[in-house]
Amino acid sequence: MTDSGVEQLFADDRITTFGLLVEAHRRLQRTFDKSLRDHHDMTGVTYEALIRLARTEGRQMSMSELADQMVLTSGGATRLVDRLAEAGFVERLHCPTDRRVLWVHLSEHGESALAAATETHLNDLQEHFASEIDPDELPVFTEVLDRLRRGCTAQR
Amino acid sequence: MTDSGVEQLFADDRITTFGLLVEAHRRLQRTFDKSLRDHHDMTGVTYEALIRLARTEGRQMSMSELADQMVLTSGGATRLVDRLAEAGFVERLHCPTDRRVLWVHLSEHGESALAAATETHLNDLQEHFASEIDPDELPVFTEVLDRLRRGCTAQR
DNA sequence: GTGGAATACTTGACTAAGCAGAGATTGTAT
DNA sequence: ATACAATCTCTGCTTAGTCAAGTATTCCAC
Repeated sequence: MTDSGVEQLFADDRITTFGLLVEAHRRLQRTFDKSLRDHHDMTGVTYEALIRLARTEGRQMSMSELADQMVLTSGGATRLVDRLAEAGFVERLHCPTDRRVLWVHLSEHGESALAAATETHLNDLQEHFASEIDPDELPVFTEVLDRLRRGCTAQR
Repeated sequence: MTDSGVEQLFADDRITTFGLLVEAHRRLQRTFDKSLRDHHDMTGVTYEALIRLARTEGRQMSMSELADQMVLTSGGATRLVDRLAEAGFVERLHCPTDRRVLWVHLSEHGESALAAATETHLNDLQEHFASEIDPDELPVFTEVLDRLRRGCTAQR
């Protein structure tokens, strides 16, 4: 391959666009993480786990469902839930109909911690995220992300 | 706060949309990571560092510039470059005009490894990323991401 | 030109998460 | 009924990255 060949290869727009996605996500996550740590002694990942539980019917889901939603391995989920349980945010409950399964259930304490953190987080989201997106851009932005998400979920 | 109050708080669309961004990024990164590992013994982070160097004038930048672009702490950058240098992908060069500064310079070996990995990565990008985005959606998608990225870069 | 602040990089100690393999349980085909 | 495969969770080991502190160098105000 010639020199200009590699140049062109490296200059591909698809790489650039994906780079934007990566960088935007990392910077936002870093900003939100710092805020949640400073004000609520909670990481962004903890926050995400809690809100996913809070939004689920019965405020609970299995370990593997949590792992899937959070894009973690089963081992990663085990350790995340260890920390959540240690902090008193969740309890592990045995599933009565399948003894392999553990339900991760959001506790009262977890819910109130989440509510407090959400006040902060919504301010951050407004300031650094929502305010940067025009209302007429939002549908496209959301749909593309959802399509990307589902595309990768399928081929698992 | 009433029960329906927390419900509404937790249901906020801004949380949902940001969740899409997070999940899309994680799933794509996981997919690309696996592919790069399997075929090129290289992580997604390694790939990203190399392509950023390849796209830079002189194929080199300082440690702190790399840290900034990759959204790493200085310590994280030190360790990343340790691994890159270990693999022979880059060399650390002393800056002649400022002795605090080290240039991270893409080696020949790094460039050819990058070229090989890029062939794979572009296929993955096409399959899981680019093909999910309509041409007429692309400008909005790109602009929003870039605005988000710059918004968080500013307030540092 | 000197002293103090700022910048650039590294290091030690720690946290988070992946991988691969193991144990327990359930589903399925015969 | 039994065996084999699949599923669910956990564990030991390893890698990647953070944080805070330390050293070296440069910048700046006087």
